[in-house]
Amino acid sequence: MLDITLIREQPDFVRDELAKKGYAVDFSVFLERDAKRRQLIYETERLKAEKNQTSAQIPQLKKSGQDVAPLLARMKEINETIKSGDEQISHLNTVQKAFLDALPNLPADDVLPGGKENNQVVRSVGKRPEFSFQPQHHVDLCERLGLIDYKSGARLGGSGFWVYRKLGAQLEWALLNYFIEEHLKDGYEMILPPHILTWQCGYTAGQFPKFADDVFQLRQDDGESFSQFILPTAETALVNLHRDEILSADQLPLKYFAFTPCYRKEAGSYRAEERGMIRGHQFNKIEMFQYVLPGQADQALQELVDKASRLVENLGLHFQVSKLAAGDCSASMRRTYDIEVWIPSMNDYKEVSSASDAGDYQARRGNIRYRDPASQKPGFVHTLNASGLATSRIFPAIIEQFQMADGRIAIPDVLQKWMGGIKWLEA
RNA sequence: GGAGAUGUAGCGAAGCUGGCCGUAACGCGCCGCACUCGAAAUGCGGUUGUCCAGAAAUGGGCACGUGGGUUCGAAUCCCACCGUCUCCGCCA
Repeated sequence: MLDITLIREQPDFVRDELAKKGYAVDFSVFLERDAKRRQLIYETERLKAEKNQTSAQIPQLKKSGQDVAPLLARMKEINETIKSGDEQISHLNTVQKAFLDALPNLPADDVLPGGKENNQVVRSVGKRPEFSFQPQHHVDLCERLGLIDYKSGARLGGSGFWVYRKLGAQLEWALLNYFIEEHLKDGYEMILPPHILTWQCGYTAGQFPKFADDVFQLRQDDGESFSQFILPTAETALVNLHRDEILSADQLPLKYFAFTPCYRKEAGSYRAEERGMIRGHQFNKIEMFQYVLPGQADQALQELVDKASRLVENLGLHFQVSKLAAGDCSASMRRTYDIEVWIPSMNDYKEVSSASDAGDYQARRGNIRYRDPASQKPGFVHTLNASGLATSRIFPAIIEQFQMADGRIAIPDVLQKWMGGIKWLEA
């Protein structure tokens, strides 16, 4: 949600900023409607004030035995005008809100306009592994070593699911343990949220109403509407933890992390090169989240990027960090860094973490505020989130980057303590 | 799933035979001041959010879980929904 005052006062600025995201908008109708709406509010509220005054007079006149009939007649008249005014205002509010809800966040000053093609690699860690043999695809390696059972996954959940087995399941759990341990060390509070969330949660996060079709919805008995859905990321839960609250400034920043599977429809997005666990309907992820004062956002984003990077780096994987152009940031976000790990079989880098600053966009939607110590007035907090990390790309990266000529796979040092001390995945 | 209770400020709680009740009794907490060498105790004062108009001072509207209804007038009466609690049933 953008600040309506900003649109009123600098519509051309907002239009130009949104254009950087590839979002074309014309505010002329909106502004006209806004002026009309405020005029109606002004007129209707004046009548309401008269109504309140008159209403207070009636019992007094009655007490002194005077005739209240003329006042009652006037009240009837006022009430009709108020009712009609309120109806018009309510309609305009609905229209205006729908318009505002659809507007994406403005990009930060330092974010380049345009789409993917303008993403910038800002950091590269490690080197692409060079193999003295023909490297195998993670699907083949995982099946040979019995780590992942794709056939059973399809039997159980349909296309786009898999089953972790034996050392595969243990490796997955080791990754999660490793991430959790690191976040606890850094003082983040661990959260295990519900996986089913209410519609309002999706709204606050900025996913609804526009992207409601991307999630698995739980239909009501009428088969039409839905009021709950299965979360596509723990961010959706964490951003709602303090919805409708006024936090005290000295509580901030609040730092959380949550583990949940992420459930996504991914309708129509299958591509041949994404076979394996690159893009499934369910994957495990640990999500970091911060609520901060507006002035703390830059530092917080840097912290999240650094934390996510360190996790990948300490696994020994080759990866890069990209700063996304405005159009590649998701709707709610003003600035995003992606951490992308090298997947040899794809000859490409795939996102394992997306670290984003939402500014006050989500806080406005969720009415999440803090009390400013100086002015004592409430203001909107800023929210930031970053994966830390999603396993479904890290897992294949480990399998592929650390494969040996003899088919064995080296287990990263940091994971070994959760793998019973073994150093190799082998048949 | 069945029965009952309940939802009022940061917390507890009164009001619920409709107008004198919404900044909202009373208590706790918090802030300021006084007393004090300092503190405790005590005393006095303050302490919701949002929207509209206005340069501002200020004036006004709205909000008693949410949404409707009755009424000149609703925290109060009626209806629906949501949350919480207790008991019963079922169940990992």
